[in-house]
Amino acid sequence: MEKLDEIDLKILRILQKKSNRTTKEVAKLINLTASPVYERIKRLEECGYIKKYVAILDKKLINIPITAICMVSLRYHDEGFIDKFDKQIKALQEVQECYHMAGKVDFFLKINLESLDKYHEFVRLKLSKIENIGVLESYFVLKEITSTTEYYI
Amino acid sequence: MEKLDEIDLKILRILQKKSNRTTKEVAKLINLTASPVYERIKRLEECGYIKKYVAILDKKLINIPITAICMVSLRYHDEGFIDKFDKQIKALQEVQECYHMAGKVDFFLKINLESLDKYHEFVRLKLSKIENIGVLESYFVLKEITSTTEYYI
DNA sequence: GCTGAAAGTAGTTCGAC
DNA sequence: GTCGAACTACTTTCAGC
Repeated sequence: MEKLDEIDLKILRILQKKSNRTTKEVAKLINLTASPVYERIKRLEECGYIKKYVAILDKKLINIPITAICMVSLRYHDEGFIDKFDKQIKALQEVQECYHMAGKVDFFLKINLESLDKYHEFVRLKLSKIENIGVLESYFVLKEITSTTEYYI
Repeated sequence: MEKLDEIDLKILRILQKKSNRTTKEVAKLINLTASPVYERIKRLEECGYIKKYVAILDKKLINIPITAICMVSLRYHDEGFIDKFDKQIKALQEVQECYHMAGKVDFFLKINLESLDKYHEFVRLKLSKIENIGVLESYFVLKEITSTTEYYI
């Protein structure tokens, strides 16, 4: 797929805000008929511009009110250790995001949990069991100012 | 709505992984017919358990390869200043996430951009224009280990 | 690359259990 | 609370432009 034209961008902007729209609705929003919109969306999916469609749940209603951000530095930085850390983190389902960083810490983790007690447990039983962790600093979210999956396009 | 039973949880688990499934498909996955699944999903939406449905785009394909994490501390911490900061951050469309934190920094920001140059511009022209910022520390994502919108339920 | 219509399929409603 | 059928609406295809 070559480049996205303005119509493609409009479709992406619409779908990243609300994906459960009918093709008709999207078509109406951009003054087209259903068929070209249908084909463009399909192309955007096939070419990977749209990775997936997901339902966003309400953290608090499903009883996961605590969000912690955790900064981790490794003691040793060989390739093997980093790959190992990578694999072990991926196995922890409480970890919603994990990034390998450039800067004075190696990793950022975002962790969602039921309670502070569970966080204590999580650190004690899971995180600290991962070998080679040097520094571990925890921060807790007091309030979500913004949190979106949208990109500014 | 009272409590979620195991069937509701199963539906939520399915939809937060992939929301563009037909009611039939979901029904098949949990050994039910379409009607009860349809009604449960509708109830989950109405009661707010499902906040919304969104399309997740591929950052790199849409030309937003840079993710920065920015830690901000304010100089003064009166209610007025915090609210003001809140409002000004919400107006910045490059900011995908912003959390008010407990810990030695006040705010975490996740910012998605086209290039490091744009980040420089962003800090110089937008972020630093917000008054009352004391400390501002930037980190860049080298690699995404995991990044999901799912909760572990 | 779009339109509009036709065909196929899924979403949605509802009476029975 | 679920099933299954009937109805409605959307998705999907395609000939014509």
